[in-house]
Amino acid sequence: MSSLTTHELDAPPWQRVESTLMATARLVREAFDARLAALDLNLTQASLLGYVTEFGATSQTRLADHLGIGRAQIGSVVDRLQARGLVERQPDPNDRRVWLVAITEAGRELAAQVNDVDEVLRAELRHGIGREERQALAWVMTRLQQNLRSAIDRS
Amino acid sequence: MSSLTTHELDAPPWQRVESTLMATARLVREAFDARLAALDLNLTQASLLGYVTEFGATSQTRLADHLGIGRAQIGSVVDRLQARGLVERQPDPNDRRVWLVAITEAGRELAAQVNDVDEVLRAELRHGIGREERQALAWVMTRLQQNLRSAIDRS
DNA sequence: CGAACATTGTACGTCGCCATACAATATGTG
DNA sequence: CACATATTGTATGGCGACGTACAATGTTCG
Repeated sequence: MSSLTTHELDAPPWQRVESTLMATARLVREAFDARLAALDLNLTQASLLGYVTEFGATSQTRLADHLGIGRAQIGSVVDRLQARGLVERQPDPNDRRVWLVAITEAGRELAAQVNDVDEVLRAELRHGIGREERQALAWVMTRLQQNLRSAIDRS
Repeated sequence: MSSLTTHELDAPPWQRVESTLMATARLVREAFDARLAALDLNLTQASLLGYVTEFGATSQTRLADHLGIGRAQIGSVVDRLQARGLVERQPDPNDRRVWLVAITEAGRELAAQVNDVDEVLRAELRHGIGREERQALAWVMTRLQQNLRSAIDRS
């Protein structure tokens, strides 16, 4: 598949770094999803699993913020993971509105497999890209994010 | 909006450059969409408009490849732009299966406005990021795309 | 305390995209 | 030419995410 997007003389004036970035993001999701398919997880589910494994029981709103998706969507993600017995909802003793999403034993085992998959994939993705280059990439993107947020606020 | 994603001590092991990239991509779309909302266009529509303005009448399959979305989706995008009189479908004299999507006069005018919006936004996004940094970013992302494609094919 | 206000999780409708299946048409091969 | 195969655009169903509205609960402040 994918004969696309690294082309001849295209790149209209406004299809430049930004659209390269968009295309790359699409591929990131695609690559992770492809590898995680063996575990019957998508990137969002795997992220959630990883998060609660590492940081412990977490409210859905916090999860939403950290994973960068809406509170509504987190609910259904948790629903599915819960249905598979990978996480469980515990009442928060301090706030009866919130569910604390916690990892289960089965979830912990799967999360370990996710970690393996992730490490392998990350290693592949680093191929031919030096450490400083990766750091530079991260730095520029962070800066770009700041600019994007300003631009959005200014709209 | 957006109190999110530039955090304290999070970043689980597998939420690193990749997820920064994903978050940035989301913001790119959000920023462009916010600016283009004044023209009642989203990023995809604007991209299509810009493409046919610059490269002339184009088959839908080519458009799909260049914009990085599926052929099915391109159809509905064209439908809407056509309904607004911004593009038109011309039969291809050489192949009766294909529609050549061409810009209209109204479309050309709107595309010019898109260009203005785009230039302004791009200038804002460049703020604090040097030319070499942008080029480095583009290079690393291109390399990353190659690795991603290999990883996907290998899955 | 009680009344306003804020926050949490959920329900619901919408949007953009994908994957699949399909009819119409082209292209290649015997 | 006839037949298999490929390609184009479309219809359809599904998925993941969003935004809005809401009931339940918490918090603040008179």
